[in-house]
Amino acid sequence: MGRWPGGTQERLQEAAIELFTERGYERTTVAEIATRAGLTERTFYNHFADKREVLFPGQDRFIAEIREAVTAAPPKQSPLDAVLTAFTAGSNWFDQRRKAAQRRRNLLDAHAELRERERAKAAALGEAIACALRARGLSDPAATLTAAVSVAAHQLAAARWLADPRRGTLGHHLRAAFEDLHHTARTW
Amino acid sequence: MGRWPGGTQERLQEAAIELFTERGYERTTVAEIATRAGLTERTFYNHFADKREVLFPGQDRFIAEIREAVTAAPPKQSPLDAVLTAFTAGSNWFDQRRKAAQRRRNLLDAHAELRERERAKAAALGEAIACALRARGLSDPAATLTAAVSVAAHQLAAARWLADPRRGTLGHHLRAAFEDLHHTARTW
DNA sequence: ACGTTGATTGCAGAATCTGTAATCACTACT
DNA sequence: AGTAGTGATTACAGATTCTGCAATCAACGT
Repeated sequence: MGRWPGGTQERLQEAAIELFTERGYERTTVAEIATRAGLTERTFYNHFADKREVLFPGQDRFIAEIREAVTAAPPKQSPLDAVLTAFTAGSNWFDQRRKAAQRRRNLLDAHAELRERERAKAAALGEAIACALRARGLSDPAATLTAAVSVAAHQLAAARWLADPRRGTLGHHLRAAFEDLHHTARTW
Repeated sequence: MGRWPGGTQERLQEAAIELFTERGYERTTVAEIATRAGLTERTFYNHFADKREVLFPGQDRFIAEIREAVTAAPPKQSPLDAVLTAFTAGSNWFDQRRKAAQRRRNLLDAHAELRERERAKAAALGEAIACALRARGLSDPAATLTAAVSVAAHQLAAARWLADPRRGTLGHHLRAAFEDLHHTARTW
């Protein structure tokens, strides 16, 4: 570890969220983010592949964890239940960061360029889930379709979780969304 | 119409596909595309919002047509059938462009940056379908979930259509994919 | 002939992102 | 203490993407 004050990535993320909120995403330069964090533009790119990535910290690790959790779920569970338990397993982490998640969502909603990245991440999550489901023995096209609806249900649950005035847990909304999914699927 | 040779966008697209295939997406500059098309870099940006968009011609119109077709489908049809008929309606257009679609797919598969844009387009299609389904009276979350699985089924059908050695029509693969969807949904 | 229209072009410039090498602060070893 | 090694940060140059603005060009109508 160097002598520089730790938490470099966190400071860059914090600075980025502040500036994006103040002036908007396009009107903020990477150099400005770095300066507010007490660093240089080049250092920013040492930590994030591009300007958008600063708003998706730990996303790749999250995807990897979901993949492993789906793979490791009890073999007796149905594919959909395996995904639900995988989602629910780490949902506390989000419950403790509701406010930060809300600010992040406002930024994503305000800038199409950021939503594009979010959608790419969602698609990557779907592919990872499909891969894990196949590892459980599920065959295509069931794996692909199940993964797709799972991601859709997750997004639905996340949206309701953020909009919920009663502050229900993400786990609660996940279970509700998957219940809705079962109900809707019966109409197909 | 100006005096310049027509088909400017088509020429730019053709040049872009050629160069992307020859040298790869990243190693091709917009200036090179424009030069091969007999135009200038600035003209490229008069026709396409950014470098990626050149590979997604008419995508916005396609989405708009699907939205209208879903909205206009017979009210007696189930939501899923409405989407299927909307997809099938214009599928001949793709059947006549199989080879071009194949080259395009190879490019998308080879470059993550392009897949990201494709995923954004798919998400936009899903939102448009969800909107159309709500206009048909379907309520959330059914509209959102149905739209998501529809897009997934469409992608599945498109993938099989391109991989099919027997050259079945896209319409055939669409019906098969939606049939798989019905089957899979029963296991949820 | 003349003005209008729409597409194309030239040019300047900001911003993103990369490659390369140097610098810095700390650690470990002698 | 002194010295080499390590990893993070920095400086700098440069290619590329994308935008704004004004000028040019070729048709078309009157």
